[in-house]
Amino acid sequence: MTKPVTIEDLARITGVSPSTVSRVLNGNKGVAADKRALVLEAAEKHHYRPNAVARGLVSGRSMTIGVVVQDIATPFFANMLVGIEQGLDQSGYRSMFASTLWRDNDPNDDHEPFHVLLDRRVDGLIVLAGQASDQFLRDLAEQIPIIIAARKVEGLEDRCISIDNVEGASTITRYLIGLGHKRIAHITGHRNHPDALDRLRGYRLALEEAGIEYDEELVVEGSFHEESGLKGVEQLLTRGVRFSALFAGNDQTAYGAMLALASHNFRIPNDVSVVGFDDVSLSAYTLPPLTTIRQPAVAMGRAAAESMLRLLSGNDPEVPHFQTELIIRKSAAIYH
Amino acid sequence: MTKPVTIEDLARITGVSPSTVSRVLNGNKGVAADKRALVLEAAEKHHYRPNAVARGLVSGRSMTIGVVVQDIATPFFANMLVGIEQGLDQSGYRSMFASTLWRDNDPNDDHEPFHVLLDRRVDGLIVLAGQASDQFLRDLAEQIPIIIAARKVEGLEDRCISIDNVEGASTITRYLIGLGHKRIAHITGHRNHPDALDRLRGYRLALEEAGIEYDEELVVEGSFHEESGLKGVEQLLTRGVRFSALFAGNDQTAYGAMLALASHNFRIPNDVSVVGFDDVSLSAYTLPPLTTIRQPAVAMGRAAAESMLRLLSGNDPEVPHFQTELIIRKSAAIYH
DNA sequence: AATGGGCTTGCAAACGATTTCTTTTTGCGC
DNA sequence: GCGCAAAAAGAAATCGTTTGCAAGCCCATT
Repeated sequence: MTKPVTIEDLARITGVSPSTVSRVLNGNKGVAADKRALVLEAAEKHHYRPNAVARGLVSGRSMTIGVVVQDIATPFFANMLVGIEQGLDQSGYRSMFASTLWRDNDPNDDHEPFHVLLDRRVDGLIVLAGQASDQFLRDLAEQIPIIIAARKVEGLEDRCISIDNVEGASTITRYLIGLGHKRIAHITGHRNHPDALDRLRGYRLALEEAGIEYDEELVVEGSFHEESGLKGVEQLLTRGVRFSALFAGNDQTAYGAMLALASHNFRIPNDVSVVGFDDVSLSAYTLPPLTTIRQPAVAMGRAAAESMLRLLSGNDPEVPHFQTELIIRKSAAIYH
Repeated sequence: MTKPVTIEDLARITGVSPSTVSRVLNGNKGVAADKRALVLEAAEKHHYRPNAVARGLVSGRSMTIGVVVQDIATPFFANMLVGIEQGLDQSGYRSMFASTLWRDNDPNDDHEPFHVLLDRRVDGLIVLAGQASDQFLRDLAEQIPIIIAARKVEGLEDRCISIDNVEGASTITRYLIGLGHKRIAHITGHRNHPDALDRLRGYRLALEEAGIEYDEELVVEGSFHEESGLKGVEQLLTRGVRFSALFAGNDQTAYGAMLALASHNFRIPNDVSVVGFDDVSLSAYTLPPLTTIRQPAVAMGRAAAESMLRLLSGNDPEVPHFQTELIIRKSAAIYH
């Protein structure tokens, strides 16, 4: 493990002072051309790379922005991360992720990932959804530039990038109704998940508009994971309720639901229509391809990064507004 | 943006020297009980958090280990990342990811993510697959503790965590043969991707064992992505070759392939059997659920992290060996 | 009473950069 | 050839910690 070469080493080698080396390396003017060349050559030759830690200590900027995410393995979040990396590219900033680890036993303090990042003196924080309280996030915003994605926090509206979940849900429910469906089941996300709540609200809104009575027998609680779609359908089936269409809380839930439906010999979409929410990239490849609401994850991630950069350069974050879009594929059909 | 409280602040507040504060905070012995209590109380009261940057500079350890990954959004890699986070949990170490950004135009130097991490003085490096050259990785290993996952590097065998791709591929091909299939198509990964090469080798090996002649008309090049499975099948179909089974280079390729097959009215597995490789979590939820080879991504990620911790504490990394496992679901059936 | 050995504690030197302040050198006009 | 401003280069302070070293104190031993 060879020690990295320092600015001091370069100074010794070239016979100038560390200050001069630093000036050359930072492109500062006021250095004679010959010494500049000398230093540059030595740096090149010895593969000098500035120590970001030392640099960070004196400048107070780590050139890294922290990202708090609940679950990297969820396609939707993974795509947002990709977007963030894209948005940061070429900016000199880099992202560092910290996730809320689901060590189930341990009554884990869910501020831990924030502290990990804060301790490392990240220059800004991007928070993806998550279950930290609004108040906590507001307090955080006093200490450090913050952008929140896929979530809305009261009092921090100008820092939040999110879509309108009730609008998306009502749109897709309306689409189902337009196809002639009247008995539409819904598998939600967790009871107290804000997105889940909004989507349920959108579902009810569309029903109401169409004069269809809300039947709570048709809705079951899920968790936004595949297996909750599977269980949801089983539950619906054992309840014995009839339904011709199913609005799954998100795409993953829809996958599980489709599997359960198929294993009970329902054909999709002939016997029952299934729709999701998110438009994860895989949804174009399911059998049948899933009709869903697109939430532009990559673009949102990129926007979050760009807003952060603006914030860091002292400007207004100018968070853009994202629209959801109905993506019609093959999993929903006319009711007959 | 209030300035964080420093050790110096605590020293001033409590009336002791910074050294003493430091000693208390680090649990060093040789500090009088009363001062210890005093300092602790003040630290608590003012929410003191040590500056990891400063600490890193003097100690030479950043307590973060860098992870280089090509694409976070690939389910397989995402799961490995989850495993890494799990393995690092409670160790005090934290991971920082850097991915090779696919800015397509730019002739991007693919050592960039390594430098980003190295500059920030990570204490170790975990490399997930990737296209950096073996030689580059060997050189790197001289400078910094390194663990390589999902890849084999000559000369660094004791640092590599990977599965035997040829064994997995031959196992699943043998399974197909055992079901009576003789004309088995294969959609590979990129031409020069080592895993793709090994899987192709395993496929040919099983064929040879069974006395089935290798027919290059039956294999097309893919890219390990969904859409390459789709295109692969189209290609096979326009070639007009007959096949009763298809071994997709990985699960994602299989998804695309199944979609293409279905849209040409082939029933899976009745008309053609499809199998994949990886056993990504979604594969249990496709229609039909995918028969595949399991590569234990999360466990491998965790193992990588654990080996890294061992390495950092001066021990032998003891990289474990992982076995692939044939997961039989519903996408392959007996040939008739 | 003087010596010595534990304990505590503080001072000061790192760590590797950046940056302010000084000093030295250079160039130019007269 | 002198003086003076401007340019170039070096010295030193700084960022927030950790840590080796020395100093101080108290008490016991002889």
